Amino acid sequence: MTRPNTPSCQSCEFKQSSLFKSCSATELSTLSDSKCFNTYKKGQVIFHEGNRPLGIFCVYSGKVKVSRMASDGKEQIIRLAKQGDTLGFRSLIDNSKYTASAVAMDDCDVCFVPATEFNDVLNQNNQVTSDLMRMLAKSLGETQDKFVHLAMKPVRERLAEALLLLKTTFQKEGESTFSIAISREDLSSIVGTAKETVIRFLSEFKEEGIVSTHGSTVTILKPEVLMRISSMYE
Amino acid sequence: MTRPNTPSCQSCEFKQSSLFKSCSATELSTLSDSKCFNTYKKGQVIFHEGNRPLGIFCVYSGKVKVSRMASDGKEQIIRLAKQGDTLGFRSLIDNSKYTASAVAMDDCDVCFVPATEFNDVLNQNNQVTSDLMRMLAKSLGETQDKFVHLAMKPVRERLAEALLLLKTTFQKEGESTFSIAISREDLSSIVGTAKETVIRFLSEFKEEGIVSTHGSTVTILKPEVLMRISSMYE
DNA sequence: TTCGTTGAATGATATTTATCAGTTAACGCA
DNA sequence: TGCGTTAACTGATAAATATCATTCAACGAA
Repeated sequence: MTRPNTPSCQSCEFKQSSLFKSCSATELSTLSDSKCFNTYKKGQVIFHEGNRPLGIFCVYSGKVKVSRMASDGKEQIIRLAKQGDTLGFRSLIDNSKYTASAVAMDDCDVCFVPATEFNDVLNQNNQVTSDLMRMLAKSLGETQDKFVHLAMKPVRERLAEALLLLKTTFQKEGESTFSIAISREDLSSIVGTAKETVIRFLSEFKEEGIVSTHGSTVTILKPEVLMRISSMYE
Repeated sequence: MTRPNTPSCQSCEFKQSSLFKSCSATELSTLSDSKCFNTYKKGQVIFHEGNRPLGIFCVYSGKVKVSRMASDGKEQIIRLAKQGDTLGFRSLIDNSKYTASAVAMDDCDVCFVPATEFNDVLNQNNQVTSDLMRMLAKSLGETQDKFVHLAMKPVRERLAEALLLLKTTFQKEGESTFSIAISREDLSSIVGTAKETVIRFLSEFKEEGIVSTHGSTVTILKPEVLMRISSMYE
């Protein structure tokens, strides 16, 4: 099986939508020259909770979950990332250790930019700093939303929301109906509930014709109904 | 009863710990000249969910809660702020409407800096942008923590955590034991549970000699025990 | 001081969600 | 194609928390 060679930042297809959209050609080539490129198999750890960040990661292909583990093995997924997304910048900026781990949800290609070069770019290009600031503000808003919803909405509503999150995050351009293979375990770690509880409400959604499943694959048939359900307690 | 006149940013006692610590004398005087100063009585709204931010607020004295309300009246407190803290910057940076309201928890004095002058400072002083970026990264980390704890820890642990949050946020320099007058309603809105549930676990803490109460006033007698309890499920 | 109002506290019960113990369906592999 | 393993599903039950009703304590005003 062939894998792409290290892609260059200059010609990266996600350049325009990435954190580095305001970088000059010189800056992009500095980043490109200093970076590493790795592939991760499904389930492999990209970075681990408790470790010190040494740089930032850019997802080139594949799906990634960022999650925290309790001592009893229970997992809470904090974020989902796809191609073009940047990972691990929060801890680097905050100068703290990773408070969560990033794990490949399927086979992934990921670039890694060392901290030195990343900081150099931040110091010399204020637009990038400003973009990063905006990105952090956006993440903060989204995380506050999730926090409030977890506190106020029952599982059924949160499951609807989680399915829509998966759709908006991972649906490809031009796909009319959205399907995703996701373990009930992972789904419950997004929602913040037990696996069996997710399965039960998912079965309800099936009976109501909102979704269909085959094995671990979930297909969203009526996203508009999910939207109505997810916004019920607001 | 006398209230202080509009304080100047140049001589503000919270200058060093504030977002504006890297501002030049000129920048500080621009901010100072453009700002408004208001006092809010306990319970008054400083800014309201759904409105467009027109600037940022700096708390000069008093306690503020930032919270979101569900349609059924249930409230979730997202953040607590005290003297020296900046409010409302997230929405301003994100260019979105307020997603939460700020309410005075007791009588407050608050400065307001209009968006124009605030943005001017951000544009001319990169250090301030950089500091704000770090501040957002820190907030994001804290909010992620709260999100994960809400998902994973039972109420008893979260209540212990909330009491410690109140202590670290509002305890004055040189106070040996910490007391705070807080309604059980507000306490439950921090923890993310029902009022009665908070009262029950608070009673447990009283029986165990960890806290004492008189009316709405809660006194923390054994913070170290609260710390042990709060970190149980990690 | 007494009364009245408000919010804290407690008890009884309902609801939601978690846990445990299975059963069934999907999928890889010999 | 059958077999074994894993993960999805289902049911029964337990635990945690929410809700409702009521009592009790604190505090302010007359």
